[in-house]
Amino acid sequence: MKKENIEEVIKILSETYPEAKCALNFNSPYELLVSTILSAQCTDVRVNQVTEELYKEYNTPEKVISLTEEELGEKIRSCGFYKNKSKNILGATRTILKEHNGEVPNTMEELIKLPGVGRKTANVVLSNAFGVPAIAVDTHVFRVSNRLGISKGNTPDAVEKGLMENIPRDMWSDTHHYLIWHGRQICKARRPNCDNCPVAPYCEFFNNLVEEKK
DNA sequence: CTCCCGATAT
DNA sequence: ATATCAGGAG
Repeated sequence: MKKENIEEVIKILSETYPEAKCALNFNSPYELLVSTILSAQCTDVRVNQVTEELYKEYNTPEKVISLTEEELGEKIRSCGFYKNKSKNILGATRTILKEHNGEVPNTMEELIKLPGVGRKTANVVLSNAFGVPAIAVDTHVFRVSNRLGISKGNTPDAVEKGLMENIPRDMWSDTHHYLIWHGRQICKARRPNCDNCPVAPYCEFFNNLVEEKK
């Protein structure tokens, strides 16, 4: 898609979803890190439900590290992948305590060294906890970017690279949230609601549908 | 590429 | 019944 059209798409999405922001509830970088690890293949609603209870007692590295893998796993069970997530949260917490003086690191390089933390999770933490411009490519951003044609790629890394090239740095974090909101409300995985999509005129996916019907 | 995995929408 | 949900590791 042409750069001027990409800017127009972002403008329309910003007007459509002015309230778009991080959907995960957190009160510290550490809470956001844990919530984001939990959010893999799980709805943010479920994560918030689990963490509201979890963070009452266990909201710091020092407190979480007192739990066994089985104990933590049981508390986060309903988020799915609970054995991996429990092991990763405890592993990441251990590293934060040993190597980072109990503070969540604020660089991509250090974040992705933590177990269970890849580029997507690292970008969420950088953007929402530390105010660093970043575009986390999750399932929604990946799907919506490819459909619209604002950044096409076979992997999240490729889509992230394209988005960073096509979007002004100071719009990265906001755009990331617009794309997620749009993916949830209109450009859904199963039955995208193109009839009510404000950016359909610019969308490659929609325009291809129109072509096929001719 | 496969595996991890429970909850919900369709 | 099955696809999908703020992915990451082996």
